Amino acid sequence: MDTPERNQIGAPISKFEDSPVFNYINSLSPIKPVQSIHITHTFNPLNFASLPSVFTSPHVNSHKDSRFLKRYNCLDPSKSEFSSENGNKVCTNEGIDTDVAQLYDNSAELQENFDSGVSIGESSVEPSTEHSKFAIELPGILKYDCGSPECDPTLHCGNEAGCVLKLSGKSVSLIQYGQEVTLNGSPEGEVHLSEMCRVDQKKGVECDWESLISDATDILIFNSPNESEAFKGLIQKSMDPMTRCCTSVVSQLSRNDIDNMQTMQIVDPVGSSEQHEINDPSAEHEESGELQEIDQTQDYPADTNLNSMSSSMSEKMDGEVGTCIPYASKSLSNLHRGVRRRCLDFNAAGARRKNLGDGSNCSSSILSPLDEKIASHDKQLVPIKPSGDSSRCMLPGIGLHLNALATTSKDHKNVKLENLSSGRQLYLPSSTASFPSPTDSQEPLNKSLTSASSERDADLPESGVSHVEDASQAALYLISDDFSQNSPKKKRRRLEHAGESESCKRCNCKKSKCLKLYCECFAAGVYCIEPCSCLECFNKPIHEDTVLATRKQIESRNPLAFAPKVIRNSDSVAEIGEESSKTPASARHKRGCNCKKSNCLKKYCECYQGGVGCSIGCRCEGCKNAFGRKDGSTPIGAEVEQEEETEACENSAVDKALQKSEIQNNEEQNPASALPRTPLRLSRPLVPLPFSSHGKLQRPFLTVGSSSGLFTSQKLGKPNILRSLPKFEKHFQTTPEDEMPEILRSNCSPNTGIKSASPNSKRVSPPHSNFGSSPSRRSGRKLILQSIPSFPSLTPQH
DNA sequence: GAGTTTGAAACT
DNA sequence: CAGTTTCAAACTC
Repeated sequence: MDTPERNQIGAPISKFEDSPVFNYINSLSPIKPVQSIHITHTFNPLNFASLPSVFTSPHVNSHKDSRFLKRYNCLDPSKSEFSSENGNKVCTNEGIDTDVAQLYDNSAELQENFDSGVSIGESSVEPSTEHSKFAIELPGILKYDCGSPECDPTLHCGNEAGCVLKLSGKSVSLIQYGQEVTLNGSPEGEVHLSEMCRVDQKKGVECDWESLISDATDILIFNSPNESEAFKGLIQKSMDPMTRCCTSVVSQLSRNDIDNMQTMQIVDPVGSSEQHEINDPSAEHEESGELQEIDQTQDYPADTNLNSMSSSMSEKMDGEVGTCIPYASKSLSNLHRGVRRRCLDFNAAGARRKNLGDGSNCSSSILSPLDEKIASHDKQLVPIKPSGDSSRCMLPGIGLHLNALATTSKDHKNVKLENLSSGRQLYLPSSTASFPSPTDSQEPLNKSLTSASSERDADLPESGVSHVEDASQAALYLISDDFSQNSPKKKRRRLEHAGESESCKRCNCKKSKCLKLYCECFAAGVYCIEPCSCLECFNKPIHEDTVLATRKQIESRNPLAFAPKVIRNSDSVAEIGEESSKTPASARHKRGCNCKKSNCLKKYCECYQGGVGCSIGCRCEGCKNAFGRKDGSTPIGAEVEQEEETEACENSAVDKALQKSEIQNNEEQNPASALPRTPLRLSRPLVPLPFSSHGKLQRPFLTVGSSSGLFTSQKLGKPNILRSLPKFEKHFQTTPEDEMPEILRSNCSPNTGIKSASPNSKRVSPPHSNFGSSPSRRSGRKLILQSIPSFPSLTPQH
């Protein structure tokens, strides 16, 4: 993992130590700073190097490896120890290597020390990959100074690439996996980035720790404006100087709408990009005034799929926790700062809020042994559908599961909104998103900010926001449901939806051992947890090796196997103008359905289940998909009709599904994997699982094969493809965290070329002109997505 | 909760 | 690539 290169990258620490801030911190923290050691940085040169490799080689493996390394580094015990021991760690960090998470931790520690009133658990401190994943790009394109120590600590915003933060000559960039970012509302993140850059410039000063930290903190902390606000409140409460600094910074950011930024991408000169996942501290429970928990990011092994990414996306909900655990949990476990959540349970969340403490929900997520310890402490609800979610954890679902993540991401987002409105703050996986998404994060888990291109940035922000909103809304629905609805059925439905979202999948496998795609958990890239009724389950952290091996095997067969199933079209620019009218649904199923008897009106239909209309790619018979028929006859109206028809609950479910689908789509978009669509999203969901998604959501997609394939295609043909296939591009961009990363990485290899389709020959649903999304709802998103396509630049994603 | 239906995933 | 089998979710009762 560690390569000499890494060290090279690392900037000298001495400056940091000398800085007044550093000294101050030292004085504050009981823990004495340990000298900077070569820290396995979140950003390893190696990783960067890997990226190029990715481009070069079509193999996902390479990509995976690189990714794995990155995460591994993040998780690297040495690091973790370091951080734990020394709050100042951040200061000492080698330039690029510095983890935002560490910074965050430091700040958190400080807060804890000074402000007893505010309890900030490590969990809270832990970076949530989904929400705030930052990738550092050191592309030559970028202005980025290679971090000479002397370099001014200013952020440089590359047009295409993103912004690079320089600290003491070191550039610390937080960049989400492109996928993840996209899933989670990357758009916002991008915007924030730009703003952040501005802020830094204003400061224009030598990079100070404070500024750096504050910036990092902000970035980490805030996925959404809401979050930022919550965070502010927390900070304000604390008397700690550090906090103050952060607060000031935050205020600035907020003014600039920077709060939304979730991720920053840094492009490394080499062209390789790495991603850091950071758990955002949740500002939840403003009421209590406590920072409850920070969702942990999901790290997927290189192998992890977008879905897993999205699923991995962690989100915060009122301090409650439904957790989704990505397969990468082991590596993450090392970090253990945050608790991973296998899934988000909205119900659980609601229960917790209610203080009911239902265990039924995903609350008991499977955690890696290490994580489990923490898990008890905080459980997050990770709505992963989605993958979509996702939000992702993505919600951006992101993913995660990428598929699931993608959907979840939306939900998560929604939750946030509700919380905010209610005064509570929920952290949803930007999933992606989920995304999880999840982002999921989600969803979500989760949109990929990967694209460094300015276009993307511009677009993404919007899209990201929209996602966030959607997710938040969904979450709100969920929550409200919890409160308002008591009937078991409704709960069940809610749970189901949430589960669909990715993060909280529950399976009932009897023969597959949860090692086949039959298993929703496995397919979503999450471990099975208590709520699962599976028998002889091997989809557990204990069997991680087996799980990973199986995943690889499946991916080898079908690179897109773990990619989000639903990809959103609406985004594509072209779509808006052209296709929107044509295609009923905003998103489309990756492969299309093959329904014979259900008329695509039941959840047997994956398209319907994903809340998307059928497309040309579908082989269904007698399609009556309410979200859009294969022939395109029932576009927008269909959705509305369904919603109206369905019961309130169902309606909410449908909306959720739609949102999820949207999220997923976003996540997926990034994933490029599905070219057609292609999570998480990772991602779906990093980026949420996991963009992600993303990925469920779908996070950041780790699936090497799939993602790579899709991805590659994009890369190769990015410009062309984008134009020709706007939808796909969008998907890629927005892909859940999980998906995006993997895809990007894997795909990055130019060689891969455009793989269009799924290896399996399954249709990866290429974007059909028909796909046009329903205009009414998604227009905004579409716009955002459109921008995404442009950004397919090599950098972030690949 | 048990049984049926359905279509994706897996297999040949 | 097509056909068949396996599987588990979705659905029904």
